[in-house]
Amino acid sequence: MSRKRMKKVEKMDGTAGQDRQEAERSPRMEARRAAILEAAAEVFFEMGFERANLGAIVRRSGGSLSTLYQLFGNKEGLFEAMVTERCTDVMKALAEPDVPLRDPCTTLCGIAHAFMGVILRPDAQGLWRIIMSEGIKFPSLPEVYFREGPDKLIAHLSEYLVVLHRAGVADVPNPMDAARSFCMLVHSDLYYRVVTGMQPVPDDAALADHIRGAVAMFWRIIMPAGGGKTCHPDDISPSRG
Amino acid sequence: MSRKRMKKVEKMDGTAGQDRQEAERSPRMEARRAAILEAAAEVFFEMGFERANLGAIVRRSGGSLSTLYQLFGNKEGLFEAMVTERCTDVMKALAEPDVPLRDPCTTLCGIAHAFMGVILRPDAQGLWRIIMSEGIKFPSLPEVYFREGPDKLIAHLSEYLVVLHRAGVADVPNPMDAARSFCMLVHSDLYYRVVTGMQPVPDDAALADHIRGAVAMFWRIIMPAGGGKTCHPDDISPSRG
DNA sequence: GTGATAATGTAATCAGCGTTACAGTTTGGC
DNA sequence: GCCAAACTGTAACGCTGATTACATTATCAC
Repeated sequence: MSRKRMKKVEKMDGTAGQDRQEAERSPRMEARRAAILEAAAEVFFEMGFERANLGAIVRRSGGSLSTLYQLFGNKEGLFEAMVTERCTDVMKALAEPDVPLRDPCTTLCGIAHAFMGVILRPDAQGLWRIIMSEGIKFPSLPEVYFREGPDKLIAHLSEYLVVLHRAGVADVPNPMDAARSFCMLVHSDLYYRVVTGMQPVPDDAALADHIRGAVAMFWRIIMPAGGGKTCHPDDISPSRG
Repeated sequence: MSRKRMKKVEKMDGTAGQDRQEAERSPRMEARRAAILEAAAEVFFEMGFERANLGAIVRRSGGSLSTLYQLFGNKEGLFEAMVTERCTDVMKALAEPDVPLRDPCTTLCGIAHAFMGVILRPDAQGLWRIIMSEGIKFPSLPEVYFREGPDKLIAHLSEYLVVLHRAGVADVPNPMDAARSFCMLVHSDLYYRVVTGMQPVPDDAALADHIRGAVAMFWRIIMPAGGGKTCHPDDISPSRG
């Protein structure tokens, strides 16, 4: 092990694992790069870092192994580049969920649907597995994942909760903690069971039901003391909680 | 790939990956088995399934590679045996948390402390990473993990919530969902950040603070309509929620 | 066109590691 | 003590896969 590592460190110098950022890249190379990243995502998400092999990635992307090494340095570099790119890409929909402002529970349901819609996507599930298992070996990955994903959603959601609080329709002394809890209640352990393959991705009806239950609980957390006149009863399943 | 797999399947027959269960095992072998499982846990938890190598495990356990193969068949068999054993072992403390029955919030804080105490242990974190990443390839593992861990805690906790509900001190129409939500609020995304190495394990004070906040939120979910006279205000940090 | 440069395809290198074979050693019943 | 069976240690075997070397081909400014 030591010999190979040494060699690699010498070679990569300070830019180990970094995608080369030299000025302009030719458009042809840019296309290669995108294709390789796409193929890498498929393979890494399906197999995990160790089981994935570069041959399979090259076969799918159609390019050549040499190009891959020129662009990404080595397997780890490709891996980090792919995960980083996917994190910002997949989570884009989380930062600015396109949800109509209606009564609070309807809006919260909308946000929850957007949230679940993103994290249940196959590539988001793949990201999750990789972040959980490889986070220790690649510390930059969870960093990016949380910054681009959960943290952005939490910031956005907590802004909304502040609005509710100021308007007096909800009681949210600590909006960040409340937003965090919202996410936990919504993805619930359902997400773990889906990601591990114990359960299939729920269909729309089941998902809607689950979300109604989660939002109902969350509403009880932030509901003002007098009870929530602003929350339409129809949006809250009475059989949950 | 096909050749090797074929060979393995032929060899292992119907008992692939199964620990041999023939009648009595000699006490010497039993000791070997325990030592190998212990070493395997260390190595697998540190490296993950693929990166782990059997040589390192044998070196730590002190036995011989032959014995390992006799006992566990192959790497996968050892892995599955180790994870299965650890799941039932680590989670034992979850099934019957030894928590004094006091006012609800104090009791819930006690349960939460027991919960976090278990899942923050280094081997429990290792289990989590492995279940998340290898669950798809080894479907029996998440099965065991959830059955022995979360499900037992949820069952136990929901019994307690039923008691509260019947006594009229809490409003819990669906105790299973409520128990599930309790776990989510308690481990929170804090757990993700610890498991991925983004944050260190919180010290006692920070943990207690976190748990107070989580229990306070949970209490608002199950609090009866009139408000909770049964919950000591001292147990609930007012700055959270 | 033409030559310098960039990009590709292929094959070789090289180490790591799961697995197996086998020869030696210990154990426990008689 | 002795012998079958269980156990151990070591050294191969074979394969996979990351990495590199190199010869070939495309690109583009002039």
